[in-house]
Amino acid sequence: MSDLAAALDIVGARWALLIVDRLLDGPQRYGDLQRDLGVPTNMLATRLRELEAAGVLVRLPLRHNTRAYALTDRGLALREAIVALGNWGKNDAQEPSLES
Amino acid sequence: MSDLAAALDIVGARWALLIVDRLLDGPQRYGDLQRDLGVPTNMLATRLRELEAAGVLVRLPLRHNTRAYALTDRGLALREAIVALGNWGKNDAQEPSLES
DNA sequence: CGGCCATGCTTGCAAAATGCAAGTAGCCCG
DNA sequence: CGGGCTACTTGCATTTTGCAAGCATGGCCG
Repeated sequence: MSDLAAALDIVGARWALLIVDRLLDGPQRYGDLQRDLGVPTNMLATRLRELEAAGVLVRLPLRHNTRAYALTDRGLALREAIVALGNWGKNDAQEPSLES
Repeated sequence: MSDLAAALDIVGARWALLIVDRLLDGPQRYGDLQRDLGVPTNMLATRLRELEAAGVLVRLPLRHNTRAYALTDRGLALREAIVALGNWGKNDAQEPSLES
């Protein structure tokens, strides 16, 4: 299995990179992630569990029934890849011209 | 929609980045991609169609009933992001220790 | 010129992932 | 003790993915 395939095994699932991207701005709470990203709540819960298990992020307990999700060093190391992908997406991606 | 989301809309689907990665080594034929990546043939056909429509790659007719798939400039521009993700995946990704 | 093979797909259907909506659980505040 | 806030879980429909088998086209070999 290539390194790329190994990476995609962890952060290749839908929403995973978007969640990490959001956390690059600092720890966020569940509801914030949900509202900012528009991700379905069950998917968010599943991804957070997977990313925590993969050592990408950790849960920080806050007051009573709230907690924050924060990137680990390994999660922060994704910044370079996320920035590169974001820059790529910034350029208009258009289909070829329709001329004959 | 963020730039990252736009990028993932194009290359976020399963196998897409692996296909592009393989094509970074130069144009490849359908059967080569299929055997090298182990991707199901219907998925490969679907992804190649999508990536062609997105302007990431083009079809080059070869002898009789064979053709090659080659990256466009836009496809080649993914190299940086793919390398970054690959480097990230290279480091052992382990779950947290089981100690209490 | 006719059968046969290689190559590049398409198709039918099962399994898994994703999404929507509603419900559950713990805690604090009044 | 009731209501609201937060973080989820659950049930089920929809979409995506995967497997296996089949189809199409062009060249080659007899």
